[in-house]
Amino acid sequence: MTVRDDFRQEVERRVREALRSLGCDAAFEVEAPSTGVADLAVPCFTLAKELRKAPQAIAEELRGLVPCEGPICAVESVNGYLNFFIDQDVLVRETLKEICEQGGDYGRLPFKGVKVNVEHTSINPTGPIHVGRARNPIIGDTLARCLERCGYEVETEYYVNDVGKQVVLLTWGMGNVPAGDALETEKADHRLVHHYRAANKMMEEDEAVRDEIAAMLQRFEEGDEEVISTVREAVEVMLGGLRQTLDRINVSLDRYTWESQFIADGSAKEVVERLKRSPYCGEEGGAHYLELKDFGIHGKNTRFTFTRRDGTTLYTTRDLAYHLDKFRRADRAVDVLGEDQKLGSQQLIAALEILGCGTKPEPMFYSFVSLPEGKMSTRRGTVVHLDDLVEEAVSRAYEEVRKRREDLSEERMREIAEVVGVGAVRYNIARVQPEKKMVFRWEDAMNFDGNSAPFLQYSHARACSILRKAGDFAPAVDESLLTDEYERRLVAALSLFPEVMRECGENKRIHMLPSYGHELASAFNQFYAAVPVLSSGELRDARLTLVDCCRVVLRSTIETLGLVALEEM
RNA sequence: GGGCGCGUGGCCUAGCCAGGAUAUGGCGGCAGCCUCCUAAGCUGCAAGUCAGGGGUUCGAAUCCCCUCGCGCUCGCCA
Repeated sequence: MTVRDDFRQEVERRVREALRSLGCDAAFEVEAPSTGVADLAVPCFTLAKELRKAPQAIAEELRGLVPCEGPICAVESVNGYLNFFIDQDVLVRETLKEICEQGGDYGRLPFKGVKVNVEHTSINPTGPIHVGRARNPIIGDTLARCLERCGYEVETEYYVNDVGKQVVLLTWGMGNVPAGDALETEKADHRLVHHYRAANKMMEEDEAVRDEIAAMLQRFEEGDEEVISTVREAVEVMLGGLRQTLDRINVSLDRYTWESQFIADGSAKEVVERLKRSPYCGEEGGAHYLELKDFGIHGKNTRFTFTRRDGTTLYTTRDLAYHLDKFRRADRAVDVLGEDQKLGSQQLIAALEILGCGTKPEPMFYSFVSLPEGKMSTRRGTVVHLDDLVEEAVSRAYEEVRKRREDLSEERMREIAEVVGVGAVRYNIARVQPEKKMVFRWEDAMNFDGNSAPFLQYSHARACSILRKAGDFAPAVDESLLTDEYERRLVAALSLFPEVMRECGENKRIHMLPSYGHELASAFNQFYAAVPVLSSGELRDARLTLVDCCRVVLRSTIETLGLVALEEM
């Protein structure tokens, strides 16, 4: 329970009591005014009917009935609103005390004992990750970090597609097409995509190749172990390249689950058998489908086909087996998916219901990234690879560091540039709501000013710098020594952290975190510019304590975003 | 055509789920600030039909309906 929670409860209790004394039991809202005219407010308009009085009069009357006690230091009546102000001394004292005691655990919720599986990335292993798909690992990884801070036991997972025509084609290409202009030194994913593209082209142009691939696919479907393991090996190599990219942006998955597993262990077939017994099942020419028009699926085709004519399973059938498997391992399953998966996900959920699965996956969709000139297209070669974006961001960050820090060693400058460049890229993706479409622009993607990762990292480095110069000091929480308006505003920002964290994790709204980080860093930078710390005499220890608390919360914010909190930059 | 999502100053974006007071920030623009803890910073100014229309309500960026624009989707592909 934070000071702010306590304050809100107190406001609710006092208003309820005041209303009761007027013989009114009506419900009321407690809201945080957007304009900052108060810390909390109760609009009295809804009470007007019940009390048969003007809202203004009600607010006036309630004001006289609510005592200023505990965390409530003032109550005002303005335009039909009952405005409440939190006692600044209490806020400063309790917030800083909590941060000093809990350190990096400030804002962390107690362990819930609930397992959440977060499936993210799951990119088809046929080529390097491009910036459109990059939303997936960044959203997924950030969400996982938020959930973890909210007390969940989190496992992240990549569902590897090693089944089907695309990966067969890749495998065929690796065995039958020369690498062409691919360099041995290239990352595996960039090297292998040459084979994939060449194989694609050959298949389109050459009927013999088409037949060869069809035969290979046929053998795969029949469970030919040699083909299956060759494909798996090819995908492993590709995946190695993808993992390097993910590592670089500080994303690591706890688990990789292979799609072929659900064919091999018979669980996909079992799903087929169970679905065939469902009353929603139909058949056409040997292919089986579910009729899902009773499950909220609209459109001209409400059929969801789960076997081919020859009885083999389809992607979504395997995905069903996969989700049943996930629910054996976790209490909740979050799927981070591109918006093109919306219908598929809906069908999946309906089919799981038909299978009697009591828990539903929680899909989280993100919209696609386009280029100013239109859609990204592998075919037209207009994709921007995440590797290139990161490389470019890091090299720009390096120029920035070199410009201002001639004193640092080359190695240190490289380290800082890496962390700043990667951070900028992650931040600029994490800061926008997943469902909003993004247009990729280099200058936005690598933004280092204002609402950006470097802004947060810089504030953190500044705090560290002050603390470094201060040396040893006696930490002291003394609200009577922190009365400057910049100090108070900074503490107010710090006190918001727990509820922001809750919002990010519990409601899966991770884009609130960058926005909060900017608010906190901004409050710190304003404080930094206006309030001296090291030369502040008897206020020094109190201010150093505040700076240290700020350092702690900035760091938690930065790290929950999957970025690195630098001590200098 | 049906379904789903999005539309907020020149550009990007918060607020929408749980309607409430003068709509949040950033970029860019203009004008200032380093004899003081890192100027990747700070201060100020200009800039808005919250896509358009209707409805519900004491009150709508927020809820409902219609229209327009954009994206995704409607495979025995994955």
